[in-house]
Amino acid sequence: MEKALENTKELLLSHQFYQQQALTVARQLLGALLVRRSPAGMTVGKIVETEAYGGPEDKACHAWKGMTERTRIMFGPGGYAYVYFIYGMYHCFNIVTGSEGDGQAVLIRAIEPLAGLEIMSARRNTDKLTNLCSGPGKLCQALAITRADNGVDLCSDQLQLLSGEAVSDSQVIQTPRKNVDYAAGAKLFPWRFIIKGSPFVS
DNA sequence: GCGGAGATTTCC
DNA sequence: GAAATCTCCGCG
Repeated sequence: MEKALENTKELLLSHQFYQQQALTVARQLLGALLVRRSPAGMTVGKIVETEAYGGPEDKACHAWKGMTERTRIMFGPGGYAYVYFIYGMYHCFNIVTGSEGDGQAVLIRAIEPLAGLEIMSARRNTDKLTNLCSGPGKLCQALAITRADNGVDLCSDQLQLLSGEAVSDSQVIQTPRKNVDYAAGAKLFPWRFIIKGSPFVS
């Protein structure tokens, strides 16, 4: 794995890619590789579950009420990390998409662990592969993503995404997003994308 | 300032 | 099914 990731420049997803609409990016990110480099070592996973957030109709989006200090990064151009703290104990990792001023993002909900498994296991305190990164809070813990990563450029070394094997439409399931019941009309938007049959989804 | 609620996870 | 636990945000 480490060897395969030595020369990845041409696989690195560009700022131009992230500046598409959140829905498009959420679908396209399925199968992409999330690469995390930290002092403890490199951890890598394949994205198997995403959710799109954004637009004037989407009450579930943090940016819906306008820009605040927390959501400031969401209103910048796509290609940067938006990390927030939730329920007093967990972090969620998002990818800012669209153009400056849009206020949209894609939540990474689950990845399939591919490299750095020992590091992830130690951070998560479990050996069970399907429990390492099968949820937004879990994968942040496994990859040691915290608010210190808010605003990080996704073309930088510490955190980046590489295009992976193409995922065809027949392998993709779309469903409503999780835990957004409070969001009136937006709660039924089918903006959650899953790789069909993956045991690593949340 | 205060209080409510949240893109969750875990354990009883 | 509820607790853990803390920041953000709206209201005054």
